[in-house]
Amino acid sequence: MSQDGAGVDLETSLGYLLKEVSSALRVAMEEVLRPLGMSVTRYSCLELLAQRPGLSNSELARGAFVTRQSMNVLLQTLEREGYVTRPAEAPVGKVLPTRLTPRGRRSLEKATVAVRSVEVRMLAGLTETEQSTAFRILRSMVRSLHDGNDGA
Amino acid sequence: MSQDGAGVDLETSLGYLLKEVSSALRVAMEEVLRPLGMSVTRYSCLELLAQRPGLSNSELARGAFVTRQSMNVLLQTLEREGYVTRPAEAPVGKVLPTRLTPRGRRSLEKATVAVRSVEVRMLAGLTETEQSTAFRILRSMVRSLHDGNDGA
DNA sequence: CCCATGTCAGGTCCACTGACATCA
DNA sequence: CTGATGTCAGTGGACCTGACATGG
Repeated sequence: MSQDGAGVDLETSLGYLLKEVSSALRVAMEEVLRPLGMSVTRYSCLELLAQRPGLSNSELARGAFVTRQSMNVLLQTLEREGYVTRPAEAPVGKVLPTRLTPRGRRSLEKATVAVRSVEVRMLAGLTETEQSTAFRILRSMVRSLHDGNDGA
Repeated sequence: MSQDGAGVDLETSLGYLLKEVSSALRVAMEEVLRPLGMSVTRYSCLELLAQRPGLSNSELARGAFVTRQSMNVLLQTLEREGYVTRPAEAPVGKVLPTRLTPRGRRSLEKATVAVRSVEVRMLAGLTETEQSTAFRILRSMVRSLHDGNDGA
């Protein structure tokens, strides 16, 4: 596996490195969120609702990168525990706009502090310019990957 | 979200974008690997073994970013199905060096083609310079995240 | 009619935690 | 004794598939 057409060369593969980064980020996030009784997906859901109140189940699912079935289960838990509210009847169509309760907002605030500390740590050692560059490059990757998913 | 101290601003968060990229990458990888009866972790394991024959269970786990328990289950499956071999007795200590069988090698070859196509697609639209920059920045992120895990 | 949505159900896969024994 | 390892057992989260009703 040194002279033949061996595969991807993990040491220099951006895909492999990307997996490493996301693994490290996920571990770090779980580490700080666990003491708060929160998972990454749960946090993502609350954060989405804070920034865009009234999102529907399907919209939340897309925003948190899970299926709408998984998000539905999570929303039922959050609703039962009093972190979010949804109207009993859909004001229009079938979409049930979800909103944070004060309790959900308080819970989110603590989590946000924890998550922000992880992000700050991750970006330590990177200049503003580097961060902008990273943002642009990662956006390009997302676009390219999605183009192939359904387009081609 | 505009006047209060709301959290992370998902639209501009590198952490969120990172999750989006890794989600898209994972989906794209699974999409091309599924027809080959292979998962991402399974592929990672085989690729690691191809490049560094004789890795132990724990080393493979670290390389594939899963726990050694998860890797152990996977290795037992791969061994039962004839893709890898491990000595019945540890030549030294408890470490069981694992190696690909010819069958494992053949299986990996097909998967490598598929995975490479995904990577090529992901990097379409990026210059060599941008790819190098991305590599350096992502490496920095990994380092920073790990520093905090056990260091601080 | 077609498509997206909300919801429920069953089954499966995967990775994690916990625990224990072994060995350097 | 500490640390790393291999392994077994149980748990949980997220997935998929399928289904059905509702609404744009």
